[in-house]
Amino acid sequence: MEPLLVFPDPPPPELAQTLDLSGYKWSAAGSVDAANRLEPPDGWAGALVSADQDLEAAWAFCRALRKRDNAVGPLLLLLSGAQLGELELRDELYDDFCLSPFHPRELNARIRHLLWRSGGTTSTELVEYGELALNLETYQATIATRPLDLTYMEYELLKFLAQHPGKVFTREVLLSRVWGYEYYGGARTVDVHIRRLRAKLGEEHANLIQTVRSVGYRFGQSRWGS
Amino acid sequence: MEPLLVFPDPPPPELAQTLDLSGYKWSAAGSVDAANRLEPPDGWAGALVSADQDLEAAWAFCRALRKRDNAVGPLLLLLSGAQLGELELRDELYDDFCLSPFHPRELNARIRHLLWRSGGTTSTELVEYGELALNLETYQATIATRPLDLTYMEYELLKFLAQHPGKVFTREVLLSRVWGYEYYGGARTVDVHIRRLRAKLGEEHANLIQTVRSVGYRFGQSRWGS
DNA sequence: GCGGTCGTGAACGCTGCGTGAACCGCGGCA
DNA sequence: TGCCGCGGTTCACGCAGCGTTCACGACCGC
Repeated sequence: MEPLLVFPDPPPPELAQTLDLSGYKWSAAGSVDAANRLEPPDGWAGALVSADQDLEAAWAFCRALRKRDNAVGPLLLLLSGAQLGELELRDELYDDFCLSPFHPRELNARIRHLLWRSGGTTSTELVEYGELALNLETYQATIATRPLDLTYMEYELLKFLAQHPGKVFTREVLLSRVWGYEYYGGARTVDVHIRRLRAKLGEEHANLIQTVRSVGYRFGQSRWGS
Repeated sequence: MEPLLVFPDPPPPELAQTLDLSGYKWSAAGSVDAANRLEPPDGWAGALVSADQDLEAAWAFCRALRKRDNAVGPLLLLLSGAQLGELELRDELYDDFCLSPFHPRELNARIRHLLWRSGGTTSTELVEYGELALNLETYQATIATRPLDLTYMEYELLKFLAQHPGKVFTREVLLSRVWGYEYYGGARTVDVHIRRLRAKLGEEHANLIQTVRSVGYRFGQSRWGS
């Protein structure tokens, strides 16, 4: 069994104790660099991120893990009840969460369930919408079976939009959630990437990305029709 | 949004209350037969199974749901801490679980996360009044299933009015609440937007916005009748 | 009939977005 | 080490759409 990746370093003592008592192998890392250095040949079985002490650092760590080349499989988040509201709009950053202080058996059950589920689903993760398909593992994109040659930022932007079809995002939200929370730059940067995406999607599918004037951009149609 | 399936019938009062407060549509069923009979055309969005009262009955219900022809998507299990050990070897019967008694926000977060992962469509924020519907996430509006093509200011104004049906607002209040507190402009600007809204609503629904002479405008019917 | 209020049509001016192009940091390569 | 291409960012320009304003006329209440 591959070991679990635990954040931060050192982790909360009750977390370490519970993992040891349950017989899990694990390594703690305080940064993604450390996680890369410590990574075993077969990769991590999953990640446990404790947000009790520093919520923003935990989010940054999750985001970085999700953006890695070989993404860590399931990601379990530990947080206090007071942080529950912060889960809003972060659904893509974690697979499951557990309230802290936790019942050891609950944590154990959640870890076991996550590992079981990840073992069963080895299928490649796809994001599909109409004739568009994004392969999250190979970083390839196709539109109507025609391959799209996207740059990194174009791919990330399109992926984020396609994962939330119909929803409108302001430029500021896109900058913070695609580029990163610490990013500070002109909002018009988004426009340029949208333009290039539309160009590469081709005239036929350029309308997949719609402009909502004075608000932002929206991907695809809502279920209410055009 | 399709409704949630809840077991048993009647469900625990705190569960029903939490679902109602969060705005979820749901139906309770005490058996799979009942669930089949109550099933909406588009199927269930997911299932909530409370195991507090009868664990074996809950397992049987889960198993039956998983064996159905069109399997119910995500399945959330509610159980007490004393039942944690019973989760062993039942991983295939549920997608997530929540300890009872639960924190309403935790249950809410788990439901939202399950629905997001299964369909990608979170519980959309809607403003509805009669045949009018506003989707706050997609910035789209429909009247009697016909899409309305509204500009930004028209949308904001209609949203504000529809959020307070029956209430009369003066032009000054509308300017400060919709346009912004620091806005300083002619009050007749409101009139023009009201006119355009009425035109786009169509002759049939133009009376949704009523003029209260010497006072302002009101959306929808007053509780005092015409 | 008069003053006040609101609907209507149209015109003006600004804002927001698309577009083309330049800039700049970075990595590959000779 | 210097050159070159690529990708991300920024800027300036222009246009269309949208918000705002005004004038006029209809309507209503006192």
